[in-house]
Amino acid sequence: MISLSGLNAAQRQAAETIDGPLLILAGAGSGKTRTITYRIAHMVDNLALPQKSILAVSFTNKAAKEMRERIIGLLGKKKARGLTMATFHSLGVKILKKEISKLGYHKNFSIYDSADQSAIMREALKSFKAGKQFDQKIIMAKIGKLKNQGIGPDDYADSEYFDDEDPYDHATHYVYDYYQDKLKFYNAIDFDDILFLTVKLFTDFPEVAKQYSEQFRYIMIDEYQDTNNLQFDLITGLTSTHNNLCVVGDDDQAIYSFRGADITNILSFERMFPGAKVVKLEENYRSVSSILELANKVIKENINRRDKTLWSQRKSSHTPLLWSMANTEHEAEVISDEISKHQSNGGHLGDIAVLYRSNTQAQPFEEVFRMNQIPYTIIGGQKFYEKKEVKDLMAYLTVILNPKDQLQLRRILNIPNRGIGSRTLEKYLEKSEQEDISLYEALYRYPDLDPNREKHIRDFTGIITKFKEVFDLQSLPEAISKLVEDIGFYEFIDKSYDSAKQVERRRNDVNFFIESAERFVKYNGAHATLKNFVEKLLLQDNQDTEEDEDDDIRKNEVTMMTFHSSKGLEFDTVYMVGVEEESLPHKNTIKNGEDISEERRLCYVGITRAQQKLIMTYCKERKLYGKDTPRFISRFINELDKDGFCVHQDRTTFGHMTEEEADDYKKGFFANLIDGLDDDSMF
DNA sequence: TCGTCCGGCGTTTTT
DNA sequence: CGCCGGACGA
Repeated sequence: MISLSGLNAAQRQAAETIDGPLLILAGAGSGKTRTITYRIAHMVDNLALPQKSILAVSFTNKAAKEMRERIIGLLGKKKARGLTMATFHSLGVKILKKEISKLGYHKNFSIYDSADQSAIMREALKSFKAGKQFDQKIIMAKIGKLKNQGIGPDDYADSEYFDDEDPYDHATHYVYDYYQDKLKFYNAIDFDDILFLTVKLFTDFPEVAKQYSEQFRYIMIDEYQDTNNLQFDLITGLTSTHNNLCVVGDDDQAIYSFRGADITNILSFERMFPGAKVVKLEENYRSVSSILELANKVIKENINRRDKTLWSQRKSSHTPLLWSMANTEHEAEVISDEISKHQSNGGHLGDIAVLYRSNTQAQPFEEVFRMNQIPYTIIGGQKFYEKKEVKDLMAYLTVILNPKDQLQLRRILNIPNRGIGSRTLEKYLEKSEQEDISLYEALYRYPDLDPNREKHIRDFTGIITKFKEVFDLQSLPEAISKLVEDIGFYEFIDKSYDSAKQVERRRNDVNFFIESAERFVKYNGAHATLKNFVEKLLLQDNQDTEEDEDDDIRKNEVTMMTFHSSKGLEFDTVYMVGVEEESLPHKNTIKNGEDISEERRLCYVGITRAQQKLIMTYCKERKLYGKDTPRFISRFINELDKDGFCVHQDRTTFGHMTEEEADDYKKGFFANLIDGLDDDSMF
């Protein structure tokens, strides 16, 4: 029996409402995960609802994993078995693996990321008359939007989004058609297709939707404010036979509209699901009240929102600070000094985060932190599977699985260089078109198309054939190592980069790739097939490929990341840097005359990450693209009546310090200066 | 086939 | 300022 007495009244009400539509409006730090994990535990343990009938969907594998672990903590492993915790995409893939043949694809489809997408669209645009006049990015964005509306290439011309007068729309139509055709021919689907095709499956085959809906009689959706229209349609399909839908989210933290998230999903939940119950979680267990007061004040400027007021029992003497800095180097130095002070007072660096609007802002901090020997870690940036060498190896694995995948095949045809260049490729592409066979089949059947290249072609197809078998017989990491060796991949890396540092980094990427295969095998045993491995990597499902269990205990490192990446996390001390006009709100949002409320929400997300201390900074001048540009405080802070909410201090002078502090600071400052001179005196 | 040079451009990104 | 993609020449 699970006791719900540890929940507050609102949380408890949310956990006990099981039937019918339910919206849990969970403010930042209000114990959302706690509430939903207790809700599930309650359903299983107290109400004896079958595990198999419960589905919880989140956006990230990390969130899904955390939920699973916490439920196991409540129920134990045995009782938690049979619950489905998925991401939208992993759920889609799971369904498509079983059903995709109904849509005319084969079961071993490849999954394409946005780089692959872009490559095919570029090709499509090239083949379009006067394709040069069009910006591929705009077309790609249009297609992305169409997919998110559930509009396929065939429906486009009749849709409200198609303007017959607009040449761009004609180009888009052509590219969309070409693109989707190619994908099918390659037996590939892109990230959007995972949802698009699942929804199509549900629409074209309502009996399939019915079957899944009957299986999952209780559905929970996390971060509901971030769902897009396709995800909404997917949810509708899954609830086609019942309406036991519980969604959890916070409209004030909706920051992904640029990716197609539609905030109206959460704003009009009751209209979409009549009879819905709404529970607000407003007590915050994270931040001291002064920080929450500032957060509330900032977000109340937005008009179209569900009214909420976060409150906290935690009092503190700290008032959020707003510091003005001279420029980006100064900003980094002052913060670095503060962190050094914290460190020498015995403070833990894992308690500190530096948050910014864009990744480029991390650079000056990196430099200064390195110089002052402050350990740090940067979250975000390039994804592991997006690194070139990893993509190359993944392409090999993909082709071994799905030789129809022309894109991946073309990627590796001449990697490492084996004298099969664009001329030869052209010939084979022509051949494959003539005979209506895949590129791989053309290579395999006609190795002597150009007698000069015959050996190279045979070598290549030989590798693929051989490794189909190798991967069957040997373990995943063994087979990959052998592949790396056989194709001379390390030697290829060595000669591809001049700097030893680059070579080492890339070699390490390859090693890490092999290691992740080892871990994958260790965790998945018999399920550790090549296909599952490639799929997991693509879906960023690193839960057992990356080292685990350091989530609750942070390393002794300062964490740096974007406001976006910080959603859901918390830190004792938060530095929000570059709180400036044209950064937050971002200049493109201002320029386009767009609604800036999402930028304000981003500011709100940043503020609500802080538990004890919040310091916001802005620079009077910032170096942008090599030019010094004057900057001003963000309107989000400047527009407020700041008295009592936030203390404005000018860090370019010592005016904010006591005399003693200023003296200490100057001493340190001049000492640094002299150190600097010593270094420079070498010249 | 492959390497070099030039010009354009520059947010955020859970999959 | 620095990266990436396309053009062009060896």
